[in-house]
Amino acid sequence: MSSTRDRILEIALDLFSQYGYSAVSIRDICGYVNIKESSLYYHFTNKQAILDEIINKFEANASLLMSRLEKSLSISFDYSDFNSFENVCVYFFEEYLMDDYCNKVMRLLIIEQFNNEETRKIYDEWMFDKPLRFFAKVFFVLSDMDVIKNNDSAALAVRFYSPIFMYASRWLLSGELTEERKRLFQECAYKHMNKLFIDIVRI
Amino acid sequence: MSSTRDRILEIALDLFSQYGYSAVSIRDICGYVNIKESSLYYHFTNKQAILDEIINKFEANASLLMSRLEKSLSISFDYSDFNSFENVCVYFFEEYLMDDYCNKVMRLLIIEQFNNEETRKIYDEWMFDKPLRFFAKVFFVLSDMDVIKNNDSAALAVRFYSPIFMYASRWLLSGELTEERKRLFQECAYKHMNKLFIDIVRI
Amino acid sequence: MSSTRDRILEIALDLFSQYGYSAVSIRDICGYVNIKESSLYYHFTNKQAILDEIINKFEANASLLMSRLEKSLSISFDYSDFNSFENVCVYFFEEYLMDDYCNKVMRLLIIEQFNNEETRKIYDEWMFDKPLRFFAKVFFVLSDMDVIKNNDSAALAVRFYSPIFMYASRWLLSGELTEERKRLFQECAYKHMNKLFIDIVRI
Amino acid sequence: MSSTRDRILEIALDLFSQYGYSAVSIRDICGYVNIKESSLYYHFTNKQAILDEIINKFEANASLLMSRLEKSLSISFDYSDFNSFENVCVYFFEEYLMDDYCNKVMRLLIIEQFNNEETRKIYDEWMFDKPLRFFAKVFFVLSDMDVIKNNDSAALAVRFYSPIFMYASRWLLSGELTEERKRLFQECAYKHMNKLFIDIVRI
DNA sequence: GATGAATGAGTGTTCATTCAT
DNA sequence: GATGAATGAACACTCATTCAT
Repeated sequence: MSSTRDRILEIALDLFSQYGYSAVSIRDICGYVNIKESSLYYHFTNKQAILDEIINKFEANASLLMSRLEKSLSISFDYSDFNSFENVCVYFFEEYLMDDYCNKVMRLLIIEQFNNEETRKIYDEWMFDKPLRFFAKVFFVLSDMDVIKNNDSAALAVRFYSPIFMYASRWLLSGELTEERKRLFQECAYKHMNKLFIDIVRI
Repeated sequence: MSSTRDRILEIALDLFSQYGYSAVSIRDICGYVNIKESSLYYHFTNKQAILDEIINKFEANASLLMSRLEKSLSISFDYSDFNSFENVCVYFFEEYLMDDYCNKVMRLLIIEQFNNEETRKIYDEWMFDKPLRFFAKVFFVLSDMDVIKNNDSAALAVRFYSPIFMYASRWLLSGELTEERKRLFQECAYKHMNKLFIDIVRI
Repeated sequence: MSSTRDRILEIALDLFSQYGYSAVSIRDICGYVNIKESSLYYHFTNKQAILDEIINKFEANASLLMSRLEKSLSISFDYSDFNSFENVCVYFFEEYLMDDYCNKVMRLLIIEQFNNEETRKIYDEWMFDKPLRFFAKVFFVLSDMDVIKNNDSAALAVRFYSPIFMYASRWLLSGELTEERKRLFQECAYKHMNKLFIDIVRI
Repeated sequence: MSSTRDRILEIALDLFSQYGYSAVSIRDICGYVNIKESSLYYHFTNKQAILDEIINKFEANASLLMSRLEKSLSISFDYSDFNSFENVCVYFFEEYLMDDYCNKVMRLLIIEQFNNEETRKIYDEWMFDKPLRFFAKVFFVLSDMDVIKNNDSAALAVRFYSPIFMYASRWLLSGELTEERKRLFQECAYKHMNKLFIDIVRI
């Protein structure tokens, strides 16, 4: 069932995320997919269409993920302790920042943001806007439930997310994504999460 | 002076930082410099040589800047108050992160880190390693002078630098570098600087 | 049949043998084949690949021809007179030295031997080594069959082949290959062949 | 006194004889001479002029050498034995075929004969015509002095010169001109000379 | 004598794309 | 679904040459 079309998308993402859109040729993609270049045009109208679909799929996936996370805030977030906060963070780290597919698209967006205003907006949305908004909501809920001291939730979101973003930039979104680098990120991210929670938790 | 050579470097940096190395052609550069393509090869042996020189110059510049900053820590940092810390931060913001030349090279490095391991190292060094080390030293000095509470200076550096890095990534190193975006960055960066200093200063 | 590919090979050989590999451009070849330059790269990975294939084909052809000649020595060479010797020489002259295809490749090899050690070896093999070895065998067989006086067959090969080689160098492998020059070569070559046979034949 | 001009000629000949005229660039020549490309045009009007001068100088040199050889036939050739013949041959081998300068020009002519009709004529003249005429004259003189059996001197010239030409083509004018290859040539050439003289000498 | 700077024309090659089969 | 064959435009780069200094 892994159709040619899907293999094209998969390999194109692999290559785009490694070298950037313009540095990857149709030849390169087809070489890995093991089809002739002309065959690719049966599946996609042009090179741009591949990139578009990759980004669209990412947005759909990421939206689903985010809405699932948001839903968890209103449903399963009913017991007021560290576990809920931790669960949310772990989910966000593992399923979003460290997820192979998301990781590749983010690398791609980092490169392509410069060429294309629309791509820049998507990059900004999913790298900064959505995560910051989401964690602001998390802290708002926590504060509302008196788990943490009443505080400026937007500022807390920055304080929580910016080191995460820096660690991700440095170890997840740069160079090869090795298991070692993943562990390095996890270590720092979890330590930061714990420390911050202790700092802000009520009593 | 040999201004053609400099103009090539200048325009190449402009274009590389906007579209990435591989998306910019020799034709593009020469078009803006207003010379024929063959003339470019009088000044540079090949396209890569232009990129190399840009990066080398950046490293020289940035090294100078960093060493000047470090020197200021040992010389002018003799009075123990907020002013010294503020001066250092302002210098770092204005002359490094917000400096036009540095800004362009950083954008370039963001893109090129993916193609080239050596570039990735330079990117890591000047984006993460050097700034974090420098601010760790700053906090160490401040703590040594009893300006701030004794603390883990490396952790403080992360706490200080990561929001700065995030703001820079979002507003200085993405999209067009407008005056408005600069102001946005400054506002957030200075507010963060002040708030953090209050949090950690001795009484 | 895939005739474009063959036409490229044919015209490339024509031009290479006239002007030398490096003096002939892809543009030149495509001009004569009447295709666009980019189309050539569908059939060959690069310019060198055209040359390689030409030389490989020549070696295959020439090997076949030589093995056919050698076979004739053991099979049809059973009656001990001048005819057999003459037949072999005529075959060698007409099908090898004077053959259009071989002639062109030899010209090409003459030029390219200087640039490339491997080519030099092929040149040496097919211009000197193989012919001299072959005629040494011919004279050895003739001597074995008592057709000619017992003699040093290697020395006889040199005595027979060197004027042939000189005539070929002068008239077949230099300037345009006109019918007149072919006749000139044939006249000299056949006269030489006859004279030498008379000199060495038994009584 | 080795002026720049001379060094250009020397290096150009070196390179032309190795790679052929069209495969050698002005850049290449100037690189070895250690001058800038523009400087070359002070000494020569264009690339062709270098080649022309090389060939002109060769013709002058070779003419002088040949006329000296011819003079020796009428002056010092007064005693009727092998020595005279040997001396002439040695001189021809050592000062002409094996001479470094002549050797390089001959290689050059071998390549360039294909591009240019005039060059082809020079090649034919100095490689075939002049040597064959000269040795025909030698044998005519020897026969006139009753040193050798009365014979067709033109045919003798071919019989003498063609193996020499073949050995020269194979070992002096192909590949690198090493001392070993020179010795190989000498060995074969002298052996051939001796054997032929014995064959044709009176009693 | 030599060079810095430039150039038009040309080099081999790659690009994304088309289209008949 | 896939491909063989083609192409115009662009690619980085080299060429021999010019000319003011």
